[in-house]
Amino acid sequence: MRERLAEQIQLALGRLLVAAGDEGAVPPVAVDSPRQKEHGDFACNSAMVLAKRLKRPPREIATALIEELGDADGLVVRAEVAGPGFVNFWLAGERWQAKLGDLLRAGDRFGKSDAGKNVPVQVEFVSANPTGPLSIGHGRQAILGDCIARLLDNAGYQVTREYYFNNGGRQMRVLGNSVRARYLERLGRAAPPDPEALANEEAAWSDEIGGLPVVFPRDGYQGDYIGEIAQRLIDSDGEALVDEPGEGRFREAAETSLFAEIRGTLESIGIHFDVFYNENSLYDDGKIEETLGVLRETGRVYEEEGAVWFRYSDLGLDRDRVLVKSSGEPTYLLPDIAYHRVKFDRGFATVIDVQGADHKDQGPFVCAAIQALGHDADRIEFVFHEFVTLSRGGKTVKQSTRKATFVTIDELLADVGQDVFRLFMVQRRPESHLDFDVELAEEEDWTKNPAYYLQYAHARTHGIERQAQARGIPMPGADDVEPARLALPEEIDLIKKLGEFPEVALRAAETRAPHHVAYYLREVAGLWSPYVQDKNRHAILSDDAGLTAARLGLTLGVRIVLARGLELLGMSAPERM
RNA sequence: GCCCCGGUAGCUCAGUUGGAUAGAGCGGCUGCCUUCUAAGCAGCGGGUCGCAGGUUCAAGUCCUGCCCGGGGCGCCA
Repeated sequence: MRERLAEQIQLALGRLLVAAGDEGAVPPVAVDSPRQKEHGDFACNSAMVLAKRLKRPPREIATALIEELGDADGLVVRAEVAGPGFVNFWLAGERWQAKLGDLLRAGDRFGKSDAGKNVPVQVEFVSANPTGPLSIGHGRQAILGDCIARLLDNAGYQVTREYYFNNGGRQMRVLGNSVRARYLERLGRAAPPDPEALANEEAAWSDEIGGLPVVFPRDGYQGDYIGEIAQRLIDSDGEALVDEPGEGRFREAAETSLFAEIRGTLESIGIHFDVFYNENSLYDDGKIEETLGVLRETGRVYEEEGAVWFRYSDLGLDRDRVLVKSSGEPTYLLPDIAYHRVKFDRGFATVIDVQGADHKDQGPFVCAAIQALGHDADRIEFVFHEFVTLSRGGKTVKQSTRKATFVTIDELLADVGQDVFRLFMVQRRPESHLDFDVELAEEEDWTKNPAYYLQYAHARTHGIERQAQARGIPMPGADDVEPARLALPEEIDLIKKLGEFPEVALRAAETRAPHHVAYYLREVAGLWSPYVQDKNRHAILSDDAGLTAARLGLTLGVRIVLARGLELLGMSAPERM
């Protein structure tokens, strides 16, 4: 409807320009929805845009535009000049009411789009190495990435959800050594380090306590889960691993256990990956070597102090970076570049990397290298999200990664449930800090808990259907609904709001911003719940069969939109609560 | 020191890519209502949109500088 009006305005403006002897191009017409109802259904600012060019006052141009436009091919019932030179348009109520029919006929396809033309897109997210349980920060990323994937899928893209991980490297060795230390400690072969030495980097570290060696690494993983993994090794292998030479066996045990835990956690919040991509495979395939080779061909690779560097300072970045350490081991940067080459080779038109704010600095280095290799780095997109803090009753819950006192997804999920967790994690835009109010999340009153508010609004549509069934009233099909019967202002408002769903979903996909959907659903539920509540003024089930069918049609429309919106957020849409 | 992201109602946050009188939820206050399973409805109060300049017919939105909070600036990932 917006587009059709914009076309008509464009044509009218063209005629006005020609009449004024101006042969230039007609500027793009912006037709937006005013915030205030009194400003009509749509508003256009073209008169103000053209004021300077035509050397006439905007209000005068606006008047001429209304004259020229007429009823815009039957679309407009009323138009007036307002404010500094806006033209406000009112559409006939039937125009809006008719949208309900479209909605009902589309059913659960309503809001789906083919804008993506089936183009393959990859969304990479979480990508945590198996060194510990997933934190709530990972939780935000998991939900954000999954919702972006859902939105893109809804918009007609061919989406691959991918998790990139590394089970080699220094961190994993530290992990293995941490488990090994706990194993030996529990068998009385080693002493745990002095807690103060662990807490304070400056404190003296003793390598021996009470005649036993201290083998725990200084930068080791301190979480309780390390001890639990060690205990399971004791249960299965006894003391057989005491003289195990390296940390390998311990590392493998930790990796297996932690990955199982991570997958379980992801499962519990409804997230499924299409691909788990192991960084090691880039070594096995020779992609690391190959990438280093092509990087050398750019002439920007040099050696210094035994390390291999890439000259980023020539590419507008503030420093050069090491690709291969003097130990001969690549830094994470080289595999990262190789990985992104592979992403393109695999045919993705666009790759979206969802990452935490602590990685913000790294994106440009990957992109610059990819660009230097002749790829189009614009096809790499980053969605960075800020950190999550937990609060309870307005007080922040303290967390520290180092001391392993951070709250895990599993712990939080024990209290709040998947649907609430998901909604709270996508309610904010990614670049905003997220304050997770545990008290509100635990609130069971549906009117207060935002997640239940949405879900109950949906459940109510089923409640009404159950009531209708009890009275022997059939649910109407799309063609049984006479939208003209829905003439109350609150009904028109509701239909208008329902009609916005497709553009909201599409815009959220394009901007990679699922929070728009959350806000939109709140608006729909915020119109619907009071409407249902006020049964005195407009009971849905009445003696008037035609009116009842129309209002049941509206009920079904609300159900479709709420269900589809909740689906985009990965939340369930219960039929009763 | 440099780079990135925030700063909007008491609190947590939206703000349709520059539009009109800046919104929502929670909390506070007043009145009505007693449910198509559920305390909902109407209203009130609440704001120098961090500060100062600039661009524009029009700035919460764009540009510059500063202040505050968070993150980053490793041969860690």
